[in-house]
Amino acid sequence: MTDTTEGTRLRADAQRNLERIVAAAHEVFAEHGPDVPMEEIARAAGVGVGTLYRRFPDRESLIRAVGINAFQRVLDNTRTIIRDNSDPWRALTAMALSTADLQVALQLSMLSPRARVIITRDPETGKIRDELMDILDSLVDAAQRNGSMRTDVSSRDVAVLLSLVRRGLHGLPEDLMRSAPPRFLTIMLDGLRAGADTPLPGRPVTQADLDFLRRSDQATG
Amino acid sequence: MTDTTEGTRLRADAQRNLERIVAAAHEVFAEHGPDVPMEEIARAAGVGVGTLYRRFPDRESLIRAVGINAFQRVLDNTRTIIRDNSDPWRALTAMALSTADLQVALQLSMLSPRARVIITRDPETGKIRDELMDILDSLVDAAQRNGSMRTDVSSRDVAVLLSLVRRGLHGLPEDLMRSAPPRFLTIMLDGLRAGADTPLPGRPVTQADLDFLRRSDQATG
DNA sequence: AAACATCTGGACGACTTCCTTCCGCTTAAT
DNA sequence: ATTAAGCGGAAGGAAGTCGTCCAGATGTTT
Repeated sequence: MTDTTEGTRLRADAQRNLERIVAAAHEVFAEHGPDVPMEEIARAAGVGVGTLYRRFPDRESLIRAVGINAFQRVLDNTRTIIRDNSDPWRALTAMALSTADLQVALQLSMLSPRARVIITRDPETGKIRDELMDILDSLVDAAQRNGSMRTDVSSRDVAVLLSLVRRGLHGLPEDLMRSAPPRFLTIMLDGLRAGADTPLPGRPVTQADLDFLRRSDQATG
Repeated sequence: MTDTTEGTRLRADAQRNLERIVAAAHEVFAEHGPDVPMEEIARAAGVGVGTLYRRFPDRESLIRAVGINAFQRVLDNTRTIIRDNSDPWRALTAMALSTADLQVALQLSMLSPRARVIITRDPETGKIRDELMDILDSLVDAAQRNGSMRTDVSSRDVAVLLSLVRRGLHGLPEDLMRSAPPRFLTIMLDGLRAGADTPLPGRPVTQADLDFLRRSDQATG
């Protein structure tokens, strides 16, 4: 999926482990965010920490690898969804309710300030993210123009709202933690539909807000 | 406000500091949750850690003190709101959009598994929480019966949703962090109103879900 | 105003958690 | 069979947090 852009070819078992690591990190990041101990990721991947560090010298490179992967998959998936749904609102809904990849992408690009800095700075990931944002823009715009979506929200509002609701609660019964996100997402989407729109306070979220990096974080570069 | 149920009377300065500490913890908990370093709380209160520990021998007792305070104030405030708004939906809205105390109450009782265990176990806080839940129940029930609220959600769904949306994002521009919660809350409330209700997947959240404590947490008692 | 008890701040040692390296052993590749 | 790459996980180290302790400050009482 992601062939690390290195010149040398990996030994078969090493390649296998590399993929396992990325897959494991993907899952663990989705649930607990990008700040989980490296050892936990290694355990989930069924390898030792040493192996993990051999492939990814630091957490940042792992986050980049997982991030680019997740974003690319979300992008592909979104394009498919759009191809299959001519109605922008339906497409938006389907996208919002789609699964793990989106969860990871949101975790990394919105929920964790730390990862956000890394993702935002990485040109390759940034490019994919921008494409995705453009698509989201046009979906929201189309939905608003055909009257299926309230017009007082920005596409960034939607992204933030998605992140908030998707994040979920921890320490609750297993079955709930699985069934809750689509349930609450659906309620939230109803709130975004055109209809009985209560005037919104505050201002829409902008791209500049999402690109905003606190000074303290910028120091780490 | 909260006179600590101790027999001995505190020295004037000590009493002042005690109140400062609770107030500071209240604020810090609201923004960063109940797991912030004790020293940060002390700093916010303008006292040394020693003073903090003198009043609250451990974090748990501080959480209880802040929790009971916040819950009581939310309860009082809610009763006032109900007195002033005969329409249940308006009351619900006003309550959801109310300020800092609710934020803390949600942080402690829903967002932090750790604090949830403490709050849930404490009989005194538990009692207030239950009263509050009863009120929420009747509000939701009334709103659903008079047709202003969708009928496929439980009052616990509402509580969870509130928590999720209120939590907000970190590391974004100051003004946004302040204006975002009411904005998103409003969208969410629109999603809860009766009208174009999309069928909800999953199951409603129950009180049992909220009382659920993971085994690992129960060990700490 | 003196004597006393209470309170205060914050330095400090204990502890925990997580990071990262390192190296003897294993395993794929040729 | 040989060799180089890869592996696991123990162990050293850095960072952060906890909670105690005590010399000095401050309020209280007589």
